[in-house]
Amino acid sequence: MRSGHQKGVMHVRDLPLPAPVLDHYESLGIEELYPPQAEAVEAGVVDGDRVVAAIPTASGKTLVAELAMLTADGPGLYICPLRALAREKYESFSALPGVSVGISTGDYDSPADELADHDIVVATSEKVDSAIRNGADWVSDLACVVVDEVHLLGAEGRGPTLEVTLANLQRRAPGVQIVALSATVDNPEDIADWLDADLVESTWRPVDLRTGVYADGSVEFNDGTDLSVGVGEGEDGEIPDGEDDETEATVALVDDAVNGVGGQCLAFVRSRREAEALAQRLAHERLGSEEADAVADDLTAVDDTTTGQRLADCVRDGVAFHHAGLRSTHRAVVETAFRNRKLAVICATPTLAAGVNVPARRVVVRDQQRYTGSQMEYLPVLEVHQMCGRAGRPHLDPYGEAVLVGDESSKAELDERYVDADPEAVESKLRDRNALRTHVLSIVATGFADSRETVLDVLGATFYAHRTPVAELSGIVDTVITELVGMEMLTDSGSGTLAATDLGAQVSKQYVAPETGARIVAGLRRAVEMRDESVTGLTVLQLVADTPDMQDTYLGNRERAAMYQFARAHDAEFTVGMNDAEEFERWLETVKTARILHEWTEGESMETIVENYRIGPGDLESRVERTEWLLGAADALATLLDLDVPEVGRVRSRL
DNA sequence: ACAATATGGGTGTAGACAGCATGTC
DNA sequence: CTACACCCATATTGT
Repeated sequence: MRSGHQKGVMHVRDLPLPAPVLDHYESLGIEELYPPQAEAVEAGVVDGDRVVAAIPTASGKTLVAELAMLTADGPGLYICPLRALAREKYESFSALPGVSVGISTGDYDSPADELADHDIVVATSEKVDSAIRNGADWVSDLACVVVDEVHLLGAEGRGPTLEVTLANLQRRAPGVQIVALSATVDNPEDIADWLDADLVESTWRPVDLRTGVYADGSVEFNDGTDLSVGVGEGEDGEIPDGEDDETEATVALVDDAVNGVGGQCLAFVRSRREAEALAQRLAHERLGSEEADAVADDLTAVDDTTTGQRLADCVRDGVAFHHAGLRSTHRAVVETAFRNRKLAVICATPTLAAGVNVPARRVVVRDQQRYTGSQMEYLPVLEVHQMCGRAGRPHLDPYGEAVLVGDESSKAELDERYVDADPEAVESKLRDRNALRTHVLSIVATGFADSRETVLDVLGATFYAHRTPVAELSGIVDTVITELVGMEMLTDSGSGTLAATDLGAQVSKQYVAPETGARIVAGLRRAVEMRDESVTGLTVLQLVADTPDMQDTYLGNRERAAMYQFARAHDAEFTVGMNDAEEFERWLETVKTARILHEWTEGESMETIVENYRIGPGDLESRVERTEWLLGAADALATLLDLDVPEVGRVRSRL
């Protein structure tokens, strides 16, 4: 786009920044702006202008964000999609001299009354949405909003939240400077148009990246270079018959990267189990060190789970695995150790592709397809590109290498689909009924609208509306309004005036889905009827487990019979019994979730639960976290409707 | 006779945001 | 409509 008119090199010291900040950058060795950064400055990032920058990760996005917020005439907000990313940015912004930084995420929060006093606030998009719903006034004082990973606008579920939040933010703080940072996508101009911003588009990276497909012992990179890899030239010198080709190719590629050029390597596979299996296979290559031993000790200090133990064992040999079944502390230890070069390899599921910064010399994408219930599907191009984009460590590598593992028959397809292909376009997912139900409720509850017309008017400021006439939403909006009225969350005066009921307002503030709110209310009412002894901890846990805001827990065939027995034995305790369950299988899963949580509140150890129910420590952790949240919402709704179910508070305190 | 290996059926499969009020090192 | 790695039980083959 603008790369044609670079006017030589731009220097940091020429930017309108406070002297201490300039000194700070200088001490970090940041003197000249990278080309995409210079383009962002030319586009007006430091002049309060709106800019959308579609540039690769690690091409200096953080500095662009800092420049925007530091030069803005008032407080800045930095929005990102993950709590771990929020922490990372909070720490790097905090290093800026004379800048006070706050953070607001679900798990970690600066005190709310201080939030207004910070120069920069870092938050997740849901937290910002929540702040708007709860009428936080610091929102309207913002002079600058930086949105990281704005391409997530296209994500199902969370994308609609982001676009509605950005639409509402502009309503609350008219004329704010918006700087949106996107991965390279097919239609960044649509995002820029929507936000009324200038577009900066670049593929420039501080470290070059070459990408290629491995087939039959060699890789052909897209820069014309080749790499041949001796498969099976490991310690034992030969490939045992029947060994999986792709895994052995991956091992050879990893070995070559680590031993050949002294680099670190990331390997992406499709499932948790395969991530662990590959890590164990690679551990035989003995890539460990004394530093790795220390990391392993940190890991075992966290808990006594077998997962932690297996992880530590691999780590002693310099290899880690990484997936969502790991506890967040385990994940963080692995990420930090890798960044500090104490680990040679991480074998990961796609979690790592979109997470915190973990650059490697080489990235090997062993699996490009994923299980989706009954069939295999190719991963989105954007996701594979994000994995590949982790290749190339600034100041360490002359270039990064990304290798997709294929074979003779798949090579052409992989080249065409990923190496030579552009990523998908970002498309709004706001049309989704569940998303709309949540947001229509919050739009009315916040007072942004009081009729179907004004609801549509508010939605007119979304990304969806920029590409599709909002009128096309009116049918779904009508349906959703009817549903919300039926749930007693909205009232329709008849003359077209909509208002949120106390219940609707509370549901919106608690940030649960309307359906979750409705189910909780129905469950609480039932519990009050049940009165006495049959209401137990299990009752309220199953109640919150059986809402769309709790994730499913897989119920294996082997444990189904035992779970059925358990459910039958405790049937009288459930607000929805087994005979009233709409979908029995799903209901039985909620019983499993509740049973696990119940054991947890009864003081059972994580190790035992994780073994008995075949779930990862991270899965337990995240369910406990959600339960705290949902029980909090249940408590608030019980108070509002005067439904006295003491077990809610009792279980809550035991968590 | 008994162990190593082959065959077959069954199973399970990525990820992760949000409220709120105390208590604690 | 489409996979596939792993686990386990049982069948088959080898010495």
